[in-house]
This record gives sequence, C-alpha cells and structure tokens, in this order.
Amino acid sequence: MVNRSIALDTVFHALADPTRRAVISRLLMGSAPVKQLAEPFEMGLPAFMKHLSVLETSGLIRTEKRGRVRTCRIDAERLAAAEDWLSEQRALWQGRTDRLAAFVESRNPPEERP
Amino acid sequence: MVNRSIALDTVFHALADPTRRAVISRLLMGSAPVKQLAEPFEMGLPAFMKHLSVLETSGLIRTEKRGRVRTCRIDAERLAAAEDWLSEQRALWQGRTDRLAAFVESRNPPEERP
DNA sequence: TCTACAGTTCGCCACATGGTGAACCGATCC
DNA sequence: GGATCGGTTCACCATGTGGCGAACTGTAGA
Repeated sequence: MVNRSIALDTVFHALADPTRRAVISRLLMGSAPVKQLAEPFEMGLPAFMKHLSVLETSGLIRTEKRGRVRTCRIDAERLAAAEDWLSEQRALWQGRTDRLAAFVESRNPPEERP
Repeated sequence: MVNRSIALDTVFHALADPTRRAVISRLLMGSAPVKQLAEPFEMGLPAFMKHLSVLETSGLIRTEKRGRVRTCRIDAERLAAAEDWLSEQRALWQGRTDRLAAFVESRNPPEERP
C-alpha cells in the first residue's frame, strides 16, 4: 500500500522530535488545550502550533475547537501502525538470525579470522 | 536520559523515509554491498550514500569496507529501542483507556451527542 | 600496466523544517 | 463596550534534507 507507506513517513517523522514525543506522552494522560500543552516548552505559540499540526496531519492526535480553546487528544491507531511495522521487521530479523544460527550450527565452517 | 532521546530522534528520523525503510527490509534478509543495495532505486550513488550514512549514524546499520566494497548489515538493537518506546507509550495509553472505560462504566453520564 | 569498477568527495540547487516577532481574530469576562 | 485571553496568520530567517552531475580515489581483474 502506498498510503500505508506515506502514513509511516509522516508518523515516524512526527516522532523524530523530542518536543512532539513529549506532547504525545503528555496526551497519554488525558486531553488538554493548546496553551496548557505548550507551557513546558520554551518556544512561542506559532512554533508550537507547527509541531501540533505535524502531529495532527500524521494522525497521531486529533484536535477540536470549542469556543476559543482548541482541545487535543491522542489517536492511538497510528501509534499502533508504527509499532506494528517495527515489530514485523524485528520478527523477520529474529527469524532470520534463528535460521542463521541453525545453519551455522549445522555446518560450522572454521572461518578465517584476520 | 538525554542520550536515549537523541538516539530516538535519529532512529525515528532515519525510519521516516521509504527508501531507508526499504534498505532496512532488504538488509533483514542478509548483508549486502552498497552497489547491490542501491540498485532498486532510481537515484545516484551520492544521494543513496547519504541515506546510508543517515542509517549508520542512527545506529540502525553498520558498514565495513573490505577492499573496494563496503558491506552493510543491520544492527537490530536500535530497532528494538524504537519499538520499546512505542510499546511503552501504547501500554500507558492502554492502561489509561482501560481505567477510563471503568470510570465511564461506573458513572455513565448521558453525554450530549451533537 | 591499463582498465574498469565501487565508492567517495565536491559544489550546487530546491525545498522543507523549526524557529522568531508582530499583527490579527474571535470568544470571554468585568 | 472594552480589555484580555487563546489561537491564528503572516513575513521572515537559518539550517537541514534530498537530490544532481562531475571529478576523484583506490582496488581488482584482464
């Protein structure tokens, strides 16, 4: 799926920043308005909003504006997608190294060690 | 740990590109020289080498030059680190939503549905 | 030795990213 | 109604990213 690949692009890119990962961690404890989320960080609102929009277009969070306050909450589905990709790759790796170990054990050639 | 955070930065950034993810997937089936890795992609060697160096500085792969050919292989440790972070976050989320479900069940307020 | 081949380095370019400050908009509160 | 507060938009800037082609290096093979 091309879509899935693009989704992984945006999700991993969103996660590749400590500020955004901190926002995720914070939102895991419950939804919060933008101002409150931005408080711990030493940057202006505009910069922080860019981080939020990266998170939102990646699908990791959803936001809703009611009155003048925008509330953010997490959407764990994309988090799971990223985790799935990683665990899939690691499973392949695990299987391959297991087979490799078996192979080495079965032949065990005295390899040169320079 | 600050180091761990930087490691996550570079690992997630490395994974946020379809070319680099494809290289990872390819390397899961066994190590390979640069030329062979670059073959499937429609870009020049210099561009491809940049991808490789991103992967290497992230610690996701290791390379070794013997003679004139540089061989690349995977290092699954960082892959596991990324997976760990994600599963940790998801576990927190899971725990929180479980508690939330219990809370909602115990109170069950008839929320407005617009 | 000469040639071809695998990487590497270099300079360049277009565009994305991450930040700033200032001005602005719309909802709330006194 | 006017001040304030939460967001938003705008113009701008420095830096990083991802690509190119051309020139270079060093090893292998004929």
